[in-house]
This record gives sequence, C-alpha cells and structure tokens, in this order.
Amino acid sequence: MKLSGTVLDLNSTDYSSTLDPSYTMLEFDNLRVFPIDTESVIPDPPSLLPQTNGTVCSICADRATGKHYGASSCDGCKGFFRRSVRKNHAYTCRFSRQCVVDKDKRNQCRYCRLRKCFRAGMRKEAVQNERDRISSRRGEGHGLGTLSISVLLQAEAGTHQFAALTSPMSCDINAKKIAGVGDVCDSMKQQLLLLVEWAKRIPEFCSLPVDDRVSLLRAHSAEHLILGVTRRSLPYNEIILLGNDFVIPVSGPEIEISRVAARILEELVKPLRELDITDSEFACIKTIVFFAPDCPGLEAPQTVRRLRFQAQVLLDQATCEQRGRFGELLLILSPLQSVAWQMVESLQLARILGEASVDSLLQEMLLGERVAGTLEQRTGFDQPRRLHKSFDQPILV
Amino acid sequence: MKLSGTVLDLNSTDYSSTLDPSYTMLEFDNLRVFPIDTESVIPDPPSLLPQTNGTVCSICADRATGKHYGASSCDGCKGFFRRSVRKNHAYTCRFSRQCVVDKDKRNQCRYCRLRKCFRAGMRKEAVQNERDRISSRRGEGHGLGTLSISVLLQAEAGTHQFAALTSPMSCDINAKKIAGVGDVCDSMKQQLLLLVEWAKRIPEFCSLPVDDRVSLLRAHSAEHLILGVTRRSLPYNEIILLGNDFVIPVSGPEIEISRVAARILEELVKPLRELDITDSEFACIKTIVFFAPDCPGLEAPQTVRRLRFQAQVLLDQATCEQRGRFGELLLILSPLQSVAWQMVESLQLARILGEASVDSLLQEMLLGERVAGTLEQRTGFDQPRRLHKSFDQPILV
DNA sequence: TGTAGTAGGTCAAAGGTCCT
DNA sequence: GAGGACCTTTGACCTACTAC
Repeated sequence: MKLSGTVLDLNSTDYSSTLDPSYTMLEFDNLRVFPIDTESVIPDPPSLLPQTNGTVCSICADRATGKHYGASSCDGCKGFFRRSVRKNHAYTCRFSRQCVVDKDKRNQCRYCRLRKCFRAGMRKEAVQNERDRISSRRGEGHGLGTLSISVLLQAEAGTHQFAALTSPMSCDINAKKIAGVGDVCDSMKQQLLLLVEWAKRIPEFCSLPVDDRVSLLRAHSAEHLILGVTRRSLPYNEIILLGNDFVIPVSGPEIEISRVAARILEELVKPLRELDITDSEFACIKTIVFFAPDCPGLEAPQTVRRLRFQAQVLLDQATCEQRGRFGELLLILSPLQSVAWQMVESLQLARILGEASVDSLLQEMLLGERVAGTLEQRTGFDQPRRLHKSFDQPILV
Repeated sequence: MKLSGTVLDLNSTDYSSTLDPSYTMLEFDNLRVFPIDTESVIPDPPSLLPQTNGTVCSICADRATGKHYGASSCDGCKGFFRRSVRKNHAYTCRFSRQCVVDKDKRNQCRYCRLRKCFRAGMRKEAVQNERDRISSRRGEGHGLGTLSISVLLQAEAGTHQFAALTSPMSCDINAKKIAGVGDVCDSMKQQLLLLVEWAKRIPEFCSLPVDDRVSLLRAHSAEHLILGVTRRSLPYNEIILLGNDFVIPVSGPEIEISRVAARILEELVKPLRELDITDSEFACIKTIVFFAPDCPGLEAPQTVRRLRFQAQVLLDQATCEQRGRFGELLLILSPLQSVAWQMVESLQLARILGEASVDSLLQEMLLGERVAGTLEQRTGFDQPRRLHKSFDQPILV
C-alpha cells in the first residue's frame, strides 16, 4: 500500500466497468456512499488520481502494480492470491460471505478476498509452480472440452438483448402488474422461444442431430422457465418477476400460482441469493440442466453426456475453489426439478379446469404432448430437413 | 504496507491528528505540548539507552525482537502496545507518573509503560485493524463439522448386519424368484424400516427435534428405496435385485414395474457402474439425499442444511480430486428423484386399481398420507414422547 | 538490444495463538 | 482478562524471463 492511496482514490474510477457487475454491486454501492460528488470534496491534483482503470486494484481498490494472474491488482492481492493457490488454502467466512474487500478491510476476511480475486478474473492456472516458468504465454484455451464459459456468457447476453427488444421491462417494481393465468402463459411462451434462441447460440447444440435438438429443447423446458424466473427474482423477497414484466406475489389472488411462486422464492431464490451466484455460474447451471443425457429417445446420448460433463467441470472452475460452493449449486437442481414439476401439474390442472388456454407450444414443450411439428415449425428446425434428408449441420444464426 | 513515517513524526506539531484525543493519549499529548522535561519531546536517543541499539527494547531494556510500531522493542512491549491501542485503553498512574519501566517492573504501571512506548517512538497509526483468524495451529477439529465418513460407513454397515439377520440372501442370481406386486411392497416396507435403523445410527439425526426426524424420514423415502435397489443391482444388467431377494427383470410380466426397473438400470445403475462408485461415496450420497433442508414443516431447516453441506463436502473429499467425479455423482440425484416419483405414481396407480394392498407405513412414508401415528409407532419415536411432553433428546440405540 | 509486462522470490514487520 | 513466547501472513521491493 503506497502513501498516496487514500479513500479518495475511490472517486476516480468506474469500478463497475472493470468488474463483473453482477456481484459486487452491493459492496460498491456502499463505497459510493461518500464519493459521488467528487468536485465538492477536494480538488485533487489530477496527477495524483489514477488515470486509467489499470492503475487500480480490481479486488481492493488500492493502487495496482499491473496485471497479475489475469486481473489488474496491487502487490498485496497478488501475493495473497499466489500464496492461497500454492498452499491450496480453504478459507471460510466467519460472517455471511458478503464482507467488503477494500484497502482497509482486505485482511479481515480471506475467504471473501480470495473470492473477489477469482471474480475479478484471477485464474489459479496462472500461478506457476515454485521455481519454474511457463513456456507458452498465450495458452488460453485450456481444457479438453469445446464448451467454454465465454460461449455460454455470450449466448446468455445475446438472448437478453433479443428479449429486451421484444418486451422492455419497466423500472419501478411497485408499478408492475400482477399476472393473471393468461399473462403467465404468455410469459412462458415467450421464454420458451427465448430458450430456443439461447440454444441456437451454442455451436455444440447446433451440431447435434436435429431430433436430439428437439428432444433436448422439450426435455427440461419447465426447469428452464423456473430457472429464468428465479434469476430475475433474485432481488426480491415477496414477489417473482416474469419475463413479460408482470409479477406474482406470494400472497396473490391465484392460490395455485402463488404456491409455486412461494416455493421458487424459498427453495431457489433464497439459497441462490445467499450464495451470491454469479453470471458464469448461472450460465453453467443452465447448460447442465439443458444437456440432459437421460432425455428419452436421444440419438447421441453420449455426446450430450460429454457436453454436460464439460458444463459441470466449467461450473466447478467458475466457483473458484470455494469450499462446498460447487456442491451447493448443483444441489439446487433437485428443488428446481421439483418446483418445475409442480408448475407443470398446475398448468395441467388449469387447462383441465378451463382456466388457461394452453398454446400448442406450451403443450408440446411443457406438457410433453406431441402436437405435430409444432416445435419444428416454431423454431425453423424443419426447413433444412425438407431440403436434405439427413441434415445435421448447424442451422441457425 | 509502506510505513513512510519515521520516529521523527512525533515532533510534528499537529498532535491531534496522530493521537486519539479521548483519553490517556491526551495526557501524553499535553506532556508534549507543555514540555516539563525536554527529553520527553523527542524520542530518547539510542545512545542513552542501556547496551547496544538494535538488540535491546527501548521501553524496558529486555531483549528486542526487532522494530515494532516504530521502536525497537521486545515482544512484550509490542503486544502491550498493540492491545492498548486496539482496545483504546485508558490507564492511570497510581503514583506520580515517574514509574521505572524495566524488564522486571514493566507490568507494575501500565500508564507509565504506555507513555514510554510512545516516547520510544511507537506510533499508534502503525497498529492495524484486526485481521482474519489464522487458526492453523490448534483448531483442526473444524468446529462445525460433526458428520464424518466413518460414522456414515458404520451406520451403513450396522444396517446391513441388521438386514442380513432379517432376510438372508441366496447366492445364485438365476435361482431368484421374480417379484410380484406383493413382494415389491413387502420389500419396500422392509427397506423403509431399515432406513429408520440407519438414521438412528447417525447422532446428528438423533439430536434433531422429534418432528424433524419424522419429517426427514418421510421426505425422501422413495429416493432411498431406489438408491438401495440401485446399489444392490450394480452387478447386473437386465434385472434389479430387491432387498428380500426377489428380482425384477426389465422385461418382466408386470409392465408398470418393469418400466421403473428399466429406468433404474439405465439412468442409475449404468452411470454409477461406469463411475465405479465406492462405499464411501454411496454413504455420502445417501446422507445428502436424507438431510433435505427444503423438506416442508422443518423446525430446524438451517441445521439440516448444515448437515447436508457437511455431507456434500465429505463426498467431495471422498472423490479424491478426480476431475469431474464429484459433479457426476451429484448429478445422479436428478434421475434418482425422477425415478422415485415414477415409482410412487406406479404405486398409487396400483393401489387405485386394487392390485396392491398398501401397508400404512408405505402409505405414510411413500404416498405422503397422514396415517395417525404410524411412523411414530413403528419406529418407537412416540414412546419417549409419551413420557415427557417436550422431548427432544436422542432416543435410540 | 532494449524496454514493458508479469511471472517468481524475499523478509521486516505486521498479524494471530494459546499457555500461564 | 492480560502478558508474552512463539508462529503465520502480509506486502514493498527486487530479479528474471518473454515478447515485441
């Protein structure tokens, strides 16, 4: 820590641009409490202020001495990361894994500091063995698998963009309308189409036989709906937020719907919020759910199994060696499956009672009923098929 | 952290910025502002101190262990200064603030000792905030984790012994009889009672509130049945082996039953055989399934969640760092849950069709129907309850 | 051949631990 | 609870290797 580093350094840089915005926001919000009006506080000589992102440690906001292990950081965080990785340290947080990591407090919780190192982009592979050098610098594509975090994150981002065009979300949570049964069905339909869009952005999916593509899309679509609504609802306690900007309160007028909403909040939102799940982790989980090798009628189950294997190894990496975290995330899949089934049952009931008019897409994907060619039509999968009989090339954008 | 300040900093006139004005330091402050004795303004020159400079504590003349907080000092004075500053101690001198501070008498007046620390050049700014705990030394008993592999293996072994007494198994697989619906129900009942025996052998289970014990036993009993039959059937390809020595072939006379058997073989036995699952891993998985924190109506869900966490960390350890193995094992839980549900549905159907006479224990544990006191009666959980109203001690052997 | 960038290493002086 | 002998961690500063 150099002398010039003061609290005022915090003013100078837009941290959110250098860090994954999904996790530390809370901490940074806290930090920003003081410095919003910089001009009025002290007119610092420009020379003392870090000019670029590169001069600030993305872990603790101390002055950075360069890029280390993949993240711009100070010597302290650099040394801390190296020691932690070399000695294979397993720290535990004495609090609730939400400790603030800044220049002053960085030594107060090693668990949270190490987590922040990983999240800022430090990679343990970059720490070398004692007394030896890595020969090839640019060896970035580590691993056997073809799936990569970046592909998954891009697929996610692309789909979100796509969704933003379709249905813009309002800002004020209190202004949102409570969903009726019809709104829920609309949202589900919309989200299922987004799932197809998402899948199309994964090259490994596109290389599968067309029948397997359809099978996978149908197999766990309900879980994907629940997963999506869970992610969207992470900030809330009493409501879940649908993709079409409607909300479902836990104590709403539709008993059956609210029951599912309550389970989503209790069994999924709550634990995931406590874990403070990252975007990468979410992307991996979605992929793990998607590539379901037990899906009935699969032509290439071993390929799907291999893809799921890659995805779970990616998730393991994404959890940054935090003791128990990988397991806790995978264990979310059980309640996810359970809640998804309850949702499907509710939908079925609603249809029987005549409360909901179930679209043929919902019928095929969620209720598992064959409606001739629905999925193929909606997704454009059938077109190339007409062209050549044994089509198995990537089709889509 | 670079300590740019030198001993000479004490000469600076702005005492208020370096000294806490609230208590003892204020007096020292005053001493400097109105110097009664001029020596006290500047740190004692090393030459005036007894013996050689670096090896002697400038406060008490004990052997120094280095420079601490700006003054060459012994560990005692170092620790004393840190504690005093951290805790903001305000000492007072019982005499006339002229106490001798040497190795023998340094503990006789804390006021004079602290004053001498400051005068020797120690600066309170050099004392940092509290850090994270190290706990590398004594605390290997990792306080939280009570669950251990050996307890789980013993519970397993004990239950198997118990089972061997009840129903001995024949050796020749070809000699075994094909199970009818009644045999299946008998086997399930027997296995459920064994599940209770197993649970009783886990002290952490016995320490739970009695209602939670009952809830956990009911919650995932179907999965435990499937898990048991999976393990028993690991050597086979075309049949599953029940606990009462009957078998179910995948192509048997009972279509509904065989369908479940086929899924068990395909989705559970096959992948677990490929992984060559060990006893320890199996024991952990069983425990993970058992301690289900989302189980409805739990009094102590956090305790159950902690136990499951311990179990999954144990499983992680049991996989011996083999890349991807832990994830593959946890991902078995999805088909396990799915197959278990299908089994329950089949059972329900069989009961409705009058094919099976479902015992009240099965009814309560598998079908989730409340049959007054069945579980409590069968498992002996009610006896102590009758004895005292608010019973919550471990009951069983 | 130099220089920027980022690995690796060192050790004084912080920290914490735990028995007395 | 405080003292202090003893051990761990931190981080400022340094060297070394590689790519341009």
